[in-house]
Amino acid sequence: MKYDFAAIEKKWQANWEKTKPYAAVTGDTSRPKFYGLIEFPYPSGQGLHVGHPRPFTAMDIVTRKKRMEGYNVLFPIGFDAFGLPTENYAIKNHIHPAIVTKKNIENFTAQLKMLGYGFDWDRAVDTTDPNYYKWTQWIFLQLFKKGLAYKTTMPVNWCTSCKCVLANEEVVNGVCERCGSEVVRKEKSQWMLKITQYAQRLIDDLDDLDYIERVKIQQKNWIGRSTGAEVVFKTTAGDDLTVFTTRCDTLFGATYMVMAPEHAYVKKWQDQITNWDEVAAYVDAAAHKSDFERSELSKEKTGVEIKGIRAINPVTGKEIPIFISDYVLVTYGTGAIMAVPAHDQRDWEFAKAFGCEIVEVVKGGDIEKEAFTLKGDEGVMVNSGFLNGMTVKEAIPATKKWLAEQGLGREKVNYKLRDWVFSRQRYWGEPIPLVHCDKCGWVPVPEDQLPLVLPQVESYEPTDDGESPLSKMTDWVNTTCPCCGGSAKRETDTMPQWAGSSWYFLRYMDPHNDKELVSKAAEEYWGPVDWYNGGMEHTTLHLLYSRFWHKFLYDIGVVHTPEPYQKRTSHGMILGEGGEKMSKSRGNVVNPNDIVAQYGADTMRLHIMFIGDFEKAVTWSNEAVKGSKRFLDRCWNLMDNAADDPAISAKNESIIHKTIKKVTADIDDLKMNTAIAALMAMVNEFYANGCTKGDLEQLMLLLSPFAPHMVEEMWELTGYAAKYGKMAMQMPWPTYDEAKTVDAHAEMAVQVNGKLKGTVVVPMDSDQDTVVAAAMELDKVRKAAEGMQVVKTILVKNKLVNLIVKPTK
RNA sequence: GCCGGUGUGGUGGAAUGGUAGACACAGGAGACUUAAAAUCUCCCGGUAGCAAUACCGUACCGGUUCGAGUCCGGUCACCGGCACCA
Repeated sequence: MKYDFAAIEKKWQANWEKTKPYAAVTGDTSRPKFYGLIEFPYPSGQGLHVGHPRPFTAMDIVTRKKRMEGYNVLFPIGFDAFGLPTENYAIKNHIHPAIVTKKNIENFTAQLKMLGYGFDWDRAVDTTDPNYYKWTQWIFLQLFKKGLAYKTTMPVNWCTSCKCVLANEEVVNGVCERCGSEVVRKEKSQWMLKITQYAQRLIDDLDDLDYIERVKIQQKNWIGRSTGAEVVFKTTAGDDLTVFTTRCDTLFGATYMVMAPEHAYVKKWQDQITNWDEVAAYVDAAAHKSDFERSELSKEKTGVEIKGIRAINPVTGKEIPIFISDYVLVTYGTGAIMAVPAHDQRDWEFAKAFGCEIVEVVKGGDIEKEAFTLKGDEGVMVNSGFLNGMTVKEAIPATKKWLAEQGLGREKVNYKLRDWVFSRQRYWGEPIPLVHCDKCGWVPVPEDQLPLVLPQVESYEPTDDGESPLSKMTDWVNTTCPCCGGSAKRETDTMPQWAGSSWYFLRYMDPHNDKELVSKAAEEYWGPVDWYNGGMEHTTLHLLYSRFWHKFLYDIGVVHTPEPYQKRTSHGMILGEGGEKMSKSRGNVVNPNDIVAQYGADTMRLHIMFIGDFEKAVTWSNEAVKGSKRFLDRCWNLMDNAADDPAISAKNESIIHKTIKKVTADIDDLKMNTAIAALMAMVNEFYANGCTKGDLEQLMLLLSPFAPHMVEEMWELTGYAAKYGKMAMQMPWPTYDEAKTVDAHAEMAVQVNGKLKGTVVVPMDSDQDTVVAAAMELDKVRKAAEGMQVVKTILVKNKLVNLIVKPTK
């Protein structure tokens, strides 16, 4: 009988649709729970990309195995459907984004079902569903009420094409991450979320999590904690100028100061600055540059000295000049620095350009050539008064102590992380549920009025002044203040796409609850997510944002753990033929539909797992898919040849137990490629040795998570479905007997002086004498040892013997 | 520049410090077939050799070790992330 994958897959998908074997049971305490999560897709118009099935299939395999191991598994799916591509498509084609979204979700759903994933479809969520975003809005209101959401005017990244404010994270190399257009700076009033208040906890709590190391490192780098000191400099203007430095030991070398052009003192000191015109011109020029232009490293340092005002170095007592320059960022530290040109390369370059004094305070470099930036403890302090002779390592605390005693500074920790720009001037997002009243200020929409539904508009285009399309809907905008009843206006900005995805994993636990975001019982049962797999591209954005929201929900008692995800793994990208990123323009995009049509979903699943190391990027090859199909055919064809014996055959017992062990361990490590290789090797043995139905039973169980459709059909055809009254996927996961994974004999390598001379087969656990005796039987060994004496023998049990020989004297 | 990662046959890739190249793809030979496809069996890193065999071989240079793809030091190349963060 031929393996008719199309008919088989159709049959079993219909069966699962009806019998719901993947339904998670909230509150079942008879079994341990397991919550496996994949990043829910953005339902784009292009449909599923070949990149999607990689993480989905891997987690599907993990959760299928967990079910067979007796876990109550939650493996949900949903759609992260707000966002720009849909909105842009809607604008272009004059279709409402909700209709586009509905169509795309239907398409994605069909494709995901086609691949046979064991999702609990009854729990599917859609971030654009008012019943869902009601709770996104609710969380925002709680943040607002706790003072973690605030509105501020700030220079923002402005995409000239999308006409939209972008988060720092959405700007890549100075252009918009989505559309590639130029990003410039623009002053705008924005809603912000105080993620910085959680910076330290976001670092500290990583310690107890089972995240792959590179994710932890990348998150820590992104948060960018650095320890240093704030130092107060007196100025002739009367105001103290405070700076942040990690190198307070170099204070004696601070020969000038620099403020960011946006520093508040620039304006404040206007009357005392004698070259105001020059200063104002520089400030104005800086304001118009995009962040990208400002941060181009290759460019020369620019700046202007603020004449008429000087600062006083607190340790030397010397008056030093103050400059403004755009190499100092207003958003980090205090927006001003003390410049130590001898020991900071940027300061050195600036000092060379502006003729500032360069004073060496740490011995060891050649400050004529470049700054000596050593941070270790070898450097010795010079020209530094009471610090002279100390190492850098000693000088830092000594300086801090001195500053504290003098009241001129204190230890300080700074983070690179900035607050999260939370508003978007777009239509297709969650409305921000706030109302502005002239009397009461910003007032939350009462919670019983949530969801604040996104109104229908005529046009989705942002207005020319960059306001949201909602701002044109005066009927909607004009409302009454929930507080005083007076006239008021609604906030017209919407939330960024990151909002809905920051908490979706909680909604899966209790998706139809219309009273709460998630019930206490459901959250306590399912939380936290046991294993979350996703792309490295979400490490610093989505992952950090959702950890922040979860910590906040923990603080207000909505969830019972401080962290949302216990374990995080990450998959590599799938590259097109030729090793290039898949893209429409390159024409190397692979559509999973085509592969499924030609080879079937089980082959697609198997192949995408077999293709290479899950964590690394791999190149897709249409040619190689055949190998995976061939393997499934070989498994299928075993049904014709298997001896009608329900027992595991003696010939195959050892390989079966070894394979169970290997596949069990490999799935837990996401080493699907070697798990499949082991299954292939076992099937090759079955062909060589012949096999029984008992052997085949074990193969079917092991293969079930990888190729669920084919296995259920085989399970039925071989009579096991009738025998056990269960599908293969509902059977217990096979177990192995350690003793049976061990062979009676070992093939050992024989080396002479470390060179391989051959192999010998000896009984398992043979002692040295036995192995050496067997080794000496080999011609090549005898030849190599001729006229030699064995001075040392190294024996690695069951693996290798190495004879160290020397010429006999 | 900083942080992470990677470098192995024609190709994708395997190898707790212990037989490098498992498992596949492509290629070659054979069986079956009128034929092709499919299937089954065997071969398949390089050089020399009829062969047995010998030597070389995991980016490059060096080290540790009885033994290194694996550990250590240095170099080069590529990929990802961050980037004037004081």
